[in-house]
Amino acid sequence: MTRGRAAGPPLTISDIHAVVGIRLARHDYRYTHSRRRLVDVIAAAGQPVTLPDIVEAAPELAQSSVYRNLDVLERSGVVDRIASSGDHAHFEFAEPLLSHHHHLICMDCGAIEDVQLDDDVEELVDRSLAEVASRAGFTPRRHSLDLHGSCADCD
Amino acid sequence: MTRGRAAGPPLTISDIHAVVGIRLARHDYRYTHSRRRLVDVIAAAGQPVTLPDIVEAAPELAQSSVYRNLDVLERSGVVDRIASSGDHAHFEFAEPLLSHHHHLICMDCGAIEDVQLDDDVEELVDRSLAEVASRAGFTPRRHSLDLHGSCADCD
DNA sequence: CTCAGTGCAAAGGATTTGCATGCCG
DNA sequence: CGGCATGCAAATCCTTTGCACTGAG
Repeated sequence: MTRGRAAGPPLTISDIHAVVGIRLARHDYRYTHSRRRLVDVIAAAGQPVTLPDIVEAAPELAQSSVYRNLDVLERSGVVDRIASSGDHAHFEFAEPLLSHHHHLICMDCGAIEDVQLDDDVEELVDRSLAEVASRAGFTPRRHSLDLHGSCADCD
Repeated sequence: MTRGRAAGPPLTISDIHAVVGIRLARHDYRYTHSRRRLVDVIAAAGQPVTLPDIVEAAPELAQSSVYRNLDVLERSGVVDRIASSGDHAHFEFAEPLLSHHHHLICMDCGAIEDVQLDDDVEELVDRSLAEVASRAGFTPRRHSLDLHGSCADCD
């Protein structure tokens, strides 16, 4: 399993638009104004965002179109949906737009923060998971490793 | 962070009821007939269950009461809710009623299977997570490590 | 021109809640 | 007895969808 984008200088917003454009085209989707705007908002946030976050940052975007375009972006491999129990789902760029990372999920306020682990930990986890997966006849696609607890604000 | 219940003989249904009773009492909840029945169903399943699974196995339980009681059991630390993107949430016993484990989540059919990892992997992961958590002022409660992919049936 | 994309409003579906009744302690 | 627990139905809330219109290629 790959480690996503190698650590290095963060992608510029132009880089991001370029990659997104390619991925959308590959799936026969157009890179429209609304979709660019949506990508801008996600990039500006720098952390996983919810739908309310997005429409607050860009009120000119219709809620239904945002949901539809998040779906398009997800199908195109541009964003990942992070399922949170209960309220709104969170969305963030998928690898390799974002390097491989994990989440600190606050059980009180629902905030989600990105964190990275050492490569040797990731490798060990991947090997371990690959082993149990093959034992179960399961084809691994990606793993998620989240820490649930209380964030600095809620503690 | 603890590893949950040490590996060993599985708890009997009586053990489970005893533990659940204690935990409910500790939170000033009663261990009623409906709640026992609900615990029986979860125990019998042996894998994470959804609300439809539960009411199918025990049609005499009212859907709303099952939701309410799952909430009570969750607050009491008896069950964990596993958020799956999209459809129904899955529920299973929390530690230490179930030993520490992780999930193989099928992205096609939504099925969730429990798996265990080697202790040395768990320890390394815990240490790593504890480190990034403290760096972020985050108080860890528990971690989840899930593998997303295609199960044997859907592949 | 043509078809994907958009906006609005309404539908869908999982989960929650109000309220009257039942049952545990 | 007194209050928590239950059942039914209606309400909520996030998300999806139908449909007519707009805009990109």
